[in-house]
Amino acid sequence: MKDYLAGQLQNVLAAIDGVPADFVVEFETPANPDHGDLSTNAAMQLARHLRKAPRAIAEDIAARLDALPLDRKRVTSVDVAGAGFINFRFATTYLQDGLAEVLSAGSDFGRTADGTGKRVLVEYVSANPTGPLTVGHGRNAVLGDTVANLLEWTGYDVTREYYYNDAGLQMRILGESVRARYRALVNPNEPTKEIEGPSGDAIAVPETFPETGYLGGYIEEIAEGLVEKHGKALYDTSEVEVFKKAAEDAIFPDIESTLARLGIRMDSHFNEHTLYTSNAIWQTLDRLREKGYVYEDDGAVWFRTTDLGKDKDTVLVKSSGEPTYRLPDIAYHANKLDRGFDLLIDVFGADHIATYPDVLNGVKILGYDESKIDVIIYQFVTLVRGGQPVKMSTRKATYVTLDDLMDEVGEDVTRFFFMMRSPNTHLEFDLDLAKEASDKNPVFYLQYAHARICAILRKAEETGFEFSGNAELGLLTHEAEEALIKVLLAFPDSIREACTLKEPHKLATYLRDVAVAFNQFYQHCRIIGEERGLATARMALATGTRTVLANGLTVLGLSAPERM
RNA sequence: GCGCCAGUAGCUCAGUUGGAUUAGAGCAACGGACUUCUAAUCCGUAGGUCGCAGGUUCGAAUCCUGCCUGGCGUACCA
Repeated sequence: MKDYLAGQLQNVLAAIDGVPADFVVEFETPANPDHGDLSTNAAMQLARHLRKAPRAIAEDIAARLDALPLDRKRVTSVDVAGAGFINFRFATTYLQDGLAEVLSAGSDFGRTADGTGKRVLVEYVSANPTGPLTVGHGRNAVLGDTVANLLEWTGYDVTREYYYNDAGLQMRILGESVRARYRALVNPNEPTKEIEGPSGDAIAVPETFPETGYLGGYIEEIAEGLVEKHGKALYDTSEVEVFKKAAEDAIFPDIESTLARLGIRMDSHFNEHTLYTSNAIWQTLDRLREKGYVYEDDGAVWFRTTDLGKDKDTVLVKSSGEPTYRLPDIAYHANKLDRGFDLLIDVFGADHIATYPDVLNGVKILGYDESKIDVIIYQFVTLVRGGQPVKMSTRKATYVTLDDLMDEVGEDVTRFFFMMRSPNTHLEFDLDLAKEASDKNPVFYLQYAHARICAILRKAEETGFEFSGNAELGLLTHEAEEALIKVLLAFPDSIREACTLKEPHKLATYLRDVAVAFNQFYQHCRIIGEERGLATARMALATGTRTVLANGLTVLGLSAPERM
């Protein structure tokens, strides 16, 4: 509809002197339904160029549109209102045709072709295997996965990638933590020492335990596994590798199964380590050096980020010879672009806000188009229990794992809560609210509407009404029926908007509107008991609503239950 | 100090990228609606100086400037 009206408006505007050639007509759906179904402020935008009152321009345009004339099967009225808005009202035949399209498209309704032929890589989760996924990772995982879904629905060829590093400092500390626990297990007389515990208190650990070691119970479980397998044979092993490997082998499958519970499956895993074995890291550094952005000082290698608008230069390689994570990050993004993706999406927590520009600058200097990289930054999650925030740290084991959370509130609720808010606001995850399987919990509202429609259709069929696909949709003239159809027809645009903005919560908000419109319709319009034609038409409308809800829930990664 | 995000009803948040005499939902509060397809629903009442102060224009919760408050960052940690 927008396309049709935009075309007609362009025709009209072309005949008016003084309209800039590159003028783009914008439409919006008025908040107040009295103002029509679609509206444009073109006249106001043009007032400056034409040096005329917006209202007069609007009158002129409206008259010319009427004279075309517009297709009465699509648009029933064109009005000028307010300061110069031009409002359009859809014809009922247009709505009926639209509903027919919803029904014929079925489980594909909502898909668009915007991204056809383009490959996009979405990188998310990317937690190093140092422990189970926590609530903190949950928002990242769900945001990334939902954006990936949105991209698929808008036609992109999507690859989901998990980037991790099993070679760095944290993994070494992890391995040392396991070794210390192992030594204590096989030697009852292993000496102990005290380090700072989760709440600042002193706790006893084996003497070889790292000062900043990992305190989670899973470390001991891994150590127990090593005892079963090797007995005491590893007691004097100074190499940390075997312990690290054991930890990784134990932790990664857990991470995968946690993600699987959330409905997340990665297409590929990228190990940072391969950037070292392929020498990509040092090649990247050389290329940056050739461009003149690298210098050495104090034994370290620096990235001249002050030339790029930052107030400090950045270390790329420490004086120990080890790169900081920035250098592999730049090499990794270059690698992704080398793989031929048209678009890269990164999902980062707010703590990366200051560092990702270095990566963008790095790939730009290397000669890549950094506008192909889109970074989603989300603010942190506060878990609230009993009105109190819960502080978390993986290392200190004062975390709530994603599995714990799902055990407590369920997978659908977990997923929904992580994406129901705008990524750039702090997310307050209220456990007490999430746990309630009641009307307080917004995810149930959507699922209930879907289950309710299924129940109605089941019942209607049992009662002898049949909906084969041929309904006389012209009978749907009730205000609540038309309002519902209008909402349904907005679904593809809603997906599109959520996708381009990378803000999945917009779709969640939209689906609530669908459920509201349906419940209002249902309040006024019955199906069973109505005359056969009308009942069949309403079954068609209910079916279309079920389609939109089911498709929407699918995009969000939620189940669409048939009974509740 | 500097950078980024946020500040909207008692609470949690939307607000269509500057639009329409009246800023919206949910929860919480109060009052209504089931002999009829799922009441996990619907309808109504009450609740606001859109953090504060200026500015930009036909028009500002939205853009600009300056303050205030909270979060995150500002590492040869990831």
